[in-house]
Amino acid sequence: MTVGQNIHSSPIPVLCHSCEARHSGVCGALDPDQLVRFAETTTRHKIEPGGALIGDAEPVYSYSNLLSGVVKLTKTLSDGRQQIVGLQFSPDFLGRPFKLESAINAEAATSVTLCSFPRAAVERMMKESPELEHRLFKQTLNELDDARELMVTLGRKTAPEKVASFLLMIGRNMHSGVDSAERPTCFDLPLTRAEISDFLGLTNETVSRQLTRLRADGVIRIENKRHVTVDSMSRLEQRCGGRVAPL
Amino acid sequence: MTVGQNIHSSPIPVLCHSCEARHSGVCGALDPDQLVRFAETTTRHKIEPGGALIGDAEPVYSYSNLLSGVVKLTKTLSDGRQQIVGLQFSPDFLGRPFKLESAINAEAATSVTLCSFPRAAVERMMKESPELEHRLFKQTLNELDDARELMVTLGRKTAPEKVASFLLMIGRNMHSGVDSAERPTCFDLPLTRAEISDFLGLTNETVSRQLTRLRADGVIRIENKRHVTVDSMSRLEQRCGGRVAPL
DNA sequence: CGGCAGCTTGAGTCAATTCAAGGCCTGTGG
DNA sequence: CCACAGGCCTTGAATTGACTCAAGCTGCCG
Repeated sequence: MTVGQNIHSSPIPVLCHSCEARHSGVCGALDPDQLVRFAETTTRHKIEPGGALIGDAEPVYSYSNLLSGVVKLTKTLSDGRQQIVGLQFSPDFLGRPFKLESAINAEAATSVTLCSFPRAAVERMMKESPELEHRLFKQTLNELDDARELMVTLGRKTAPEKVASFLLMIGRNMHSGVDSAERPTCFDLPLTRAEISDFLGLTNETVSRQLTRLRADGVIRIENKRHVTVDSMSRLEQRCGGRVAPL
Repeated sequence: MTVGQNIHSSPIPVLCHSCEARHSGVCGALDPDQLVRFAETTTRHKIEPGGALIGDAEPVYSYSNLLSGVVKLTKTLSDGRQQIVGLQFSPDFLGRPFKLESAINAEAATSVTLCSFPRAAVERMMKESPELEHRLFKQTLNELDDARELMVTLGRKTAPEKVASFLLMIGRNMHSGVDSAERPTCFDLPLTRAEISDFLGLTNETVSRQLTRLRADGVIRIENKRHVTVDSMSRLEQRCGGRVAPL
């Protein structure tokens, strides 16, 4: 999976031209000149489901933009119990700045494409461009919000509510058009039942039973185990446990 | 503890001189001149346990340095179920930058002292000093690490493991001297049993039972319901569920 | 074709909850 | 000074939601 023809003269690197993350991801923080220098160090990768992104011996993956696919971040206890502590979608930035040891593992949940860069290049660029650091900061704040939302789900919701909340979250992240609360939404689950259970702190059997129940109740339809259609998102929302009431 | 000795042309504000957060907190990012301007807008507050920090109608609390005490961050479902999604200790910075609506409530768990500043002052200072934003970024990354650690606890640990993990975390955050794994550590619990249960996703009865069990097993001693002594931290650690295995 | 991984479903079990009662402090008012 | 009320905490007994164990289904791949 090599790409990197080094392009020194053109205003904007060819690869970046058509890049999904050119404007929306962290690269949007860079001006053309910075982008050119930065792009010299980047490489594209494709990773199949189950492939490790970090935790293995490949330091080039240290930092990446996620261009497509879903990445799961996991933590594991020594007896094998596992918890998914985050899911990342494009155009998220992958990697933990300012720390060599990541205490989490990152793994491709679906087939994934990355634009990767060496740690040093990112950290140099971050010193140079406060705007880049600013974007990373904002993403981190969003991840923290997501993490805390998931904590409520893990600590205080019932199994039916957990599964409904998961579907709602996935539906919102994988939507490919307008999302009206009343228009049908459909998507492919990026995770297996076992992975969903690691996300929600349940067992795969319980996840399966709850999905069956939602299907029986007419809240969702499922084809081929993975493809889900939600006719009414608001009906699904009702099953997520009462919304948080600020104040 | 001399206050008047090293007076520069831009004297450091008197209040900041003896401030616990002068160097360790976010204020450490500011040079004396910046600090002087910044300090003009700050006010100190003392808040008793149970007092709300945000979520109420007092915008002056929007951002603060936590100088002493413990603050709990909570989320609540509409039927009253509550989850503590974070605990903050001095010299943490309180507040969610770049967002007017915080989806979480912050409340004093113990008696708390704050150094507060208006939102606008912080955001102005942040534009001016990338170092300030950098420190906030780093704290946020640490909070994210903590949040993900807690997710494992919430999703995958048993009640005994949860309570042991909580004690370990508190012990490490409230330690007031050297912490050897084998030397006795003691501290006051900053939370009631009910609050601990909201932190761990349990009921107060279960928390109480597990504390009783740890006491009966000689892992901890408890005086006055709140004061805990851990003779051997490593023994407590053994009850936290296997440590995460990176890779 | 067999083997395997992922998924579903059922039956029985158990950890944590709910419900209930009582003890221990602390502050308050007679 | 004591009596009393209200938090907070502990403990017991009964209940239950999710888990474990087990069996069978499906689709895919060699």
